[in-house]
Amino acid sequence: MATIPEEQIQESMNTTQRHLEEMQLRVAEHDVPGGPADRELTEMKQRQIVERASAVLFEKGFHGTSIRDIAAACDMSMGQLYHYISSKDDILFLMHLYSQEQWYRRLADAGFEQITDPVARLEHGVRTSIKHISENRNLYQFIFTESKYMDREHLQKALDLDDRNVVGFYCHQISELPGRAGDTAQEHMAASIVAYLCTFLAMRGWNVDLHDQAAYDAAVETLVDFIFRGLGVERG
Amino acid sequence: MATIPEEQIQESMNTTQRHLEEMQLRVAEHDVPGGPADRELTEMKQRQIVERASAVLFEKGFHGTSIRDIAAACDMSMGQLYHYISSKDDILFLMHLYSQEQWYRRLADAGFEQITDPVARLEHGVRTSIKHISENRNLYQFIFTESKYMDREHLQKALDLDDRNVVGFYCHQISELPGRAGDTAQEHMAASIVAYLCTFLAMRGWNVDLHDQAAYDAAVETLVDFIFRGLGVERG
Amino acid sequence: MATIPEEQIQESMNTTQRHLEEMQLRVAEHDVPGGPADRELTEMKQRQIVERASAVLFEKGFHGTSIRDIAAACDMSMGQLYHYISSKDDILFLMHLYSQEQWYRRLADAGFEQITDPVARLEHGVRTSIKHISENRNLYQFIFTESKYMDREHLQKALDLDDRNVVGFYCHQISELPGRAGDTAQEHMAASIVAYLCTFLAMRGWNVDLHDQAAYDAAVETLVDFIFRGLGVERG
Amino acid sequence: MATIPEEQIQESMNTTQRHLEEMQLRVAEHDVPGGPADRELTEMKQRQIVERASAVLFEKGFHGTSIRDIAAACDMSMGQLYHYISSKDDILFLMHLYSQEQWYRRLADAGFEQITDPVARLEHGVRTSIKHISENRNLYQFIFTESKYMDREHLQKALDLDDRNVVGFYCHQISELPGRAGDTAQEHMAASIVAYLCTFLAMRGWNVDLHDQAAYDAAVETLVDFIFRGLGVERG
DNA sequence: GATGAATGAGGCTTCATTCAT
DNA sequence: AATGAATGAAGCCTCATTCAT
Repeated sequence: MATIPEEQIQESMNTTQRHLEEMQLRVAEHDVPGGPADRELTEMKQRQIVERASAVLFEKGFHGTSIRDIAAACDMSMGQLYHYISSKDDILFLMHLYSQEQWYRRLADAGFEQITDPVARLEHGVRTSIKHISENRNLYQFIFTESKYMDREHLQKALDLDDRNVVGFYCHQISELPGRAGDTAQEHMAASIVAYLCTFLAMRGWNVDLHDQAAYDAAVETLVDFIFRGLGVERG
Repeated sequence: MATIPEEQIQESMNTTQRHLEEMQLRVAEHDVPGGPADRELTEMKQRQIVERASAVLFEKGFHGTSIRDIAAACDMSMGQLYHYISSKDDILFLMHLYSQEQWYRRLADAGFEQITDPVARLEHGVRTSIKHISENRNLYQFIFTESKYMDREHLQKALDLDDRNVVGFYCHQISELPGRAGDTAQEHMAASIVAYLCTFLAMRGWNVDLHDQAAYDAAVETLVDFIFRGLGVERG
Repeated sequence: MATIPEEQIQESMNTTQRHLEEMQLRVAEHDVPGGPADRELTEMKQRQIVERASAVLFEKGFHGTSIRDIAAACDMSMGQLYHYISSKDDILFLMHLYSQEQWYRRLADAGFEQITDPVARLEHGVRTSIKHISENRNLYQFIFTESKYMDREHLQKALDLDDRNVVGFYCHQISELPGRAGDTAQEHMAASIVAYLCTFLAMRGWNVDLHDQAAYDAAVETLVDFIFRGLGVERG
Repeated sequence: MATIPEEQIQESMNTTQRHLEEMQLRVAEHDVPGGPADRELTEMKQRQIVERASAVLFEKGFHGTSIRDIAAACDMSMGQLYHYISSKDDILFLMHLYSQEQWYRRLADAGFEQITDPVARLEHGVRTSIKHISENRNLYQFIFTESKYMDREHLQKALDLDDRNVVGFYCHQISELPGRAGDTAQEHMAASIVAYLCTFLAMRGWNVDLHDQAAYDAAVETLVDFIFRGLGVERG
């Protein structure tokens, strides 16, 4: 049986690392005022905004939350808030970036890159994703439902990021599965389906009680099984 | 090979018919306080509102569309509009009802009830659903992303309807597949996943050009394959 | 001690009778459409409107009650309603007339005209008025608080009626008290004060529980005592 | 003749002072959600609103006056207005507070606390009140007729304030009259009647020409006489 | 005659963003 | 630099009255 050469794993790690950096870069790119010295501060404040505003945003929705609400949740004055964002819309975009960053970090923390078997690695990635997304269902529901209200430019950026990072991630893993013919279009679609299914519990899991550990675990297993059967991949 | 007894088919048809009637009933049930006494007129006008307001709602989103926009799109005065709805929220709910009704009608029109083989019938249902939903992607994107802004009561109703009608439909079909163990929870989750995947092209199919028939057809096939493999069902 | 000559009593009765007739006349005067044959019907319908609309008007206030509400309360179509009134304002005026008519009828029913002693007669009138007004506090609160929204013309009419009928009534009774000097201005003001105090329980009687008969009776006595002491009239 | 001990007078002054402070406190307490942080500014602006909006409110009535009218009368934008009130209803409540504050200030300015004889003090209070209320008849008519449109909570507060401050004031004065038996319920009702009669000229004084000083003075005297006779109190 | 659907101005309120202090 | 008061257009919704059916 074919082993994954060292360099390929390395490349994968690099990929993850690169993605994270890119994203941070983009957060930084997105900043508004001040000289380049402020970049770090801006980034930190933006992260703070996203983290502190989340609760109220999830509860009231983007349109139900006013800038006042957000400023209050962030313990900032409105003026200060506007130093780090240029419009309310920006917050949507920052939430996007944040969610991807969190997801990637979760994968990295879960040590998925140390797994050499591609099937096991994909399974690990999928299971981690499902858990991460369902544990942060509020965030993902928010992003799913509110993204469309970003302005054209930000939306395009967000979709691109999503396609490149998330779908790209699954794509990459799938392409490394043994016995793949290498039909890029097919693989891309498969990856996209997998990404979609990873959000299932978060988006449609009304019936699953997240606090009933057994039911939750079973649901995750059912979903993972479905995905692998759907992909036509035999697990060990 | 097992044949489906005539009565079961008949029952299935009745089920569909019943669902349609129930839904129509529900549209009518959705009365407006102080509104018109004539149910038929109300129903007709509500349908008109949904159909004519769709375009602008899809384009601008629910929050981006004002009541004035909607009234204009419906060729109604704002006053008239409010004879047939009791709040902007109602439109969200009507869109829900409308989408389910349309979906059911599409299935019925596609003659899915005349198919006796349960596997073939499910496949037909799934394929028809995928097509219907991707052809009406705007509607489904709208519903997916805006539902959460319904008030508590309407939202609950909508979710119930969805669970009963849509998930219930797949549940019923899946339970009739040969060799099913009959684990209700599992079947319900499987049905829910299938329902979710049927919306994939509409929600995530940015890459598929709907106007490229070949690519579109291929995407549908890929999706159907994924679903049946995922369910672990062999097709003839 | 001076006895009231028969003719004077007769005159008083006539006065009452005349007042009632005038008021009815005015209600009739106020009608809107139709020939003189409809007068009776109109009057009857107007009375019906006032009586049936009272509950909702008292509950929601004049501005909080829509014509729809009123029509519904009257079991009339809006079109029918507008056959008997010419505007929402009319209802205010009709309520005024109605309240005066009711009050007068109550006095008449209580047989106040059969009392020959002027002090006893006044006391009877005052006590009956206090009771009547506090029993119909909703109506009187309504009139007190909403009258000002009548248009100029109706308001003037209503005030005139009130001054002529209600204040006039007390004026007349007071002028017949023994030992009155006959200062018309003084008497008019005294009458006006008495009329005002008769509404006290209805307007300010928050502390009196109408359902506690003892407390209520005591309050009435206190008020009657205050009035007679205020007038400087010794009761037998 | 009984002299009022020095300390009691002092206490009375303190009482008045305390009432005023409490009321001012209450105006300040009446915060607006999302409104300004600066209490002093809020108080100042609220006072400004009440004072400037009065004219148009008295002329058109509360329901006849739009928020736009009020904003215009206050030389404020609608937005600014809503920084200092949280609803149109608030204005009603503020008018209440304002009227009580003004009334108390008038009493204080008139030096009523320096009078040691309880009868003379009450007379002074009553006469001052009557004058104050009839000079500000528009305000009191407004409050009397529009209060009922306050929401439940504000209405309760307003009634409580009225009972505590205004009726309480007369209650206190009456209880100090010589030869009072000390029946609390009776005294409370007497005080309530006195309070009611003090509004007589404002509410029912259509016949008195405020600009005819002699007629006006005579009316005040008649009223004061009536009140004291009604109370059964001999004046020196 | 009787009905109640239709009108549309106008009601109250909110809020992203700016800018004087 | 930092604040939060101020703007005012635009949001959703109501309703007295009319008039086609």
